[in-house]
Amino acid sequence: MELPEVQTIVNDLCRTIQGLQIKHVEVVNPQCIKSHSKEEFISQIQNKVITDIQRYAKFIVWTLNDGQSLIIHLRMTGQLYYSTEDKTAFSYIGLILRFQNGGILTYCDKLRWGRWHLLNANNSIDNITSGLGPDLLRGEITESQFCEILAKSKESIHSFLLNQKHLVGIGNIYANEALFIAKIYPRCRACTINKDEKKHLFNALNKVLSDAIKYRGTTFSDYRDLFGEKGHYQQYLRVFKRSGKPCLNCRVLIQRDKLHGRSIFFCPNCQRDISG
DNA sequence: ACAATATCCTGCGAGC
DNA sequence: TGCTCGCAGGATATTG
Repeated sequence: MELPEVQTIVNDLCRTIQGLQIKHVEVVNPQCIKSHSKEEFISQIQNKVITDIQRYAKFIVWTLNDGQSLIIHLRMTGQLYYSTEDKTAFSYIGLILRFQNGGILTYCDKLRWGRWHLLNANNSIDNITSGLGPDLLRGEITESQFCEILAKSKESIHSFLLNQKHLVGIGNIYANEALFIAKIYPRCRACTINKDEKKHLFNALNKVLSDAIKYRGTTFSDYRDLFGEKGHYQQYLRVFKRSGKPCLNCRVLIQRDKLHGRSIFFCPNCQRDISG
């Protein structure tokens, strides 16, 4: 789950549960709460009102009316469902929140990698998000700043984009897609990319992320929006999971390879390895 | 500074 | 058919 999927969920959460009071909390799997015991967590958030909901990087941040912040990271397979019907039959339930209007928020997570943290008013959000880079879609980095940080890094451009210290929100899907649009070979060192390619990549990242939000994210297996619906961006993907299929530009077959333990997808013709 | 690896988990599909 | 293996959109810690 990457920035567009998290943003889609946050947008829907704002429309459905912002301003509501949490009337009942059921912790099915205490493992998902990292900051408190099950009992502490329940007593801390019960009867609180959710006054604000934001996205920071890939984190979902709720502000409660007592000044505490509830921070949720969905990682790979975390899901939030809002409904007025009981969803206790769902698999892999982590916790269930019931609101004063009858709404129910059910959190499920197949891999149990997702995390919930509760921070009190004295504990800054920075405790969780420290060391994270700027957010492209919030306008926190300009094109020239982007070019500067690329010039300083010897990392491969693919792992640079996935590294949340440099830039937040990009995951493997959108890294591969943006590199294809910008015609950059994923193994290129960031510092070897020329000015035009860097500008092209900056624009491609912005385009891919904002298009993916427009289509409510990409669903390959587990991602669902707040109402259980799949995203639609998977039908617009250019290279990701298209290995063996023809490149949309030149018909040469898309190649799949492994880099730092992650899959890379690229066109060997359009994305040439210029470094040799 | 960067690469490689392990780890938290489970289900699914490919290939034998 | 039934098994084993590798794979998955993320983040972090450790070791080299």
